[in-house]
Amino acid sequence: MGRSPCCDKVGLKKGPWTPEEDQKLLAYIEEHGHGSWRALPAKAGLQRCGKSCRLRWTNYLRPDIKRGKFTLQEEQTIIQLHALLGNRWSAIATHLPKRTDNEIKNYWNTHLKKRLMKMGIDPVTHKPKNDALLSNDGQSKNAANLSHMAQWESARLEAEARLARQSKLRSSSFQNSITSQEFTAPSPSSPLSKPVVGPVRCLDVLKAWNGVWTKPMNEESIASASAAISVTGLARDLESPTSTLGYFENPHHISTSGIGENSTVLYEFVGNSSGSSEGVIMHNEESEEDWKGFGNSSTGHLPEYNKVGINENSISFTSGLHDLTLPMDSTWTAESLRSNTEHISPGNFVETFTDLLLSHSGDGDLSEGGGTESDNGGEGSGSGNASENCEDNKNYWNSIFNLVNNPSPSDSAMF
DNA sequence: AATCGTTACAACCGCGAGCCT
DNA sequence: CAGGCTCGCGGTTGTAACGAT
Repeated sequence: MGRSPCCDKVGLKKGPWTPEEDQKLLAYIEEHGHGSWRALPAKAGLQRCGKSCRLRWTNYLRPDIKRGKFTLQEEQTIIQLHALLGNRWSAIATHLPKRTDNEIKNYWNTHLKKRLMKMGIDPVTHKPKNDALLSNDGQSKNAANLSHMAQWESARLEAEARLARQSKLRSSSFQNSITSQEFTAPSPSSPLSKPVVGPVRCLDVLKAWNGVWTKPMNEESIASASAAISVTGLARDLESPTSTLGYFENPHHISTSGIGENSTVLYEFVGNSSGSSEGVIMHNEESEEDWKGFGNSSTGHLPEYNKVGINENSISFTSGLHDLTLPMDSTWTAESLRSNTEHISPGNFVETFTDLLLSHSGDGDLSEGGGTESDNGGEGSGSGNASENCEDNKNYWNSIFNLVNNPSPSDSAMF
């Protein structure tokens, strides 16, 4: 609602921080935590507004910030996440440990964006610029679906952030009991203050994108009364957000259990042990409110995959926009997924998603150096225009990642 | 050495969401 | 429920550092 006066107040200093100011701010937060940012400057003896103090702390003084050059892997992650999430720097930052959203934003604007533009790629759409001339064919549909995926992931991140805040609130009393010398005093919503318990989590779509199919599906798990499925193939035990190596070794299985200590978004099958189930609800382990809120997210038009049906022979995902039916084989293999999604319209979200997954199932060198341009031979070679469009799409993304990963002398001329 | 242009990054600004009273 | 307050986010600006001429 109303805006705070903040820096409008006269007599408050602006501009670069001096070492003395930094020291004051550090000393105060070390001892008391930041508490109310608005009240902090007066207490700390600073002639700054609270907002300025918060920014200085979160973007510069916080001890858990990694500074310096971005690694190739970080760059790749930023590009991929930006393709999925757009300018949602805070969301991107949650997947880059010890990097601030501001730093990532700056790095994007000064480095990565320019690189993409020099490569003839629109940094906004992540598509070749001349691609804009294409009509409403499969590619544009794929792009739309990609955006769709992004919206899903965005919504999930929002829910995670909310969950983190709630967890933070719940644990605040516990934290207060900890010695005041503890040098954390994090902002409740600062990326690094989020409950990073255990391995840093990877963006689900990103993982899946890189070919993460983690766990064979079996009837037992499906038929269980409360089986939960992570639609995006979430792998909870991944060490690094961008560590995809190794998952390519087993690229042909879809994850059926996204349940982990930090998992937040689950599809829960409320069926009986016979395996028959209808009207399965989307379920969030925290509360359904988060899901309900998705429809009101900033993007405003999230899909509603609100039905998952199961019977003995198949499992189906249904939304207002997309439908997918998969056989209830012992496993969902790349082959079965492909064959069972071919009948779906080219604009189908899941097909695109699957295609992306499958397209990388054989070239697991995307995330690490040494990769070669994938020709997606063998089972990846589909037929028809839709397949060609998908192929172009894959090649485009591969080219981005390979260029970023392998800035060979010839490539570097483009940068 | 001086000037100008470019780059990189810290910091600011304004908006909107959510919380509190 | 309404309105005020706080905070976080994303866009933008300011400026120091660097490089080219």
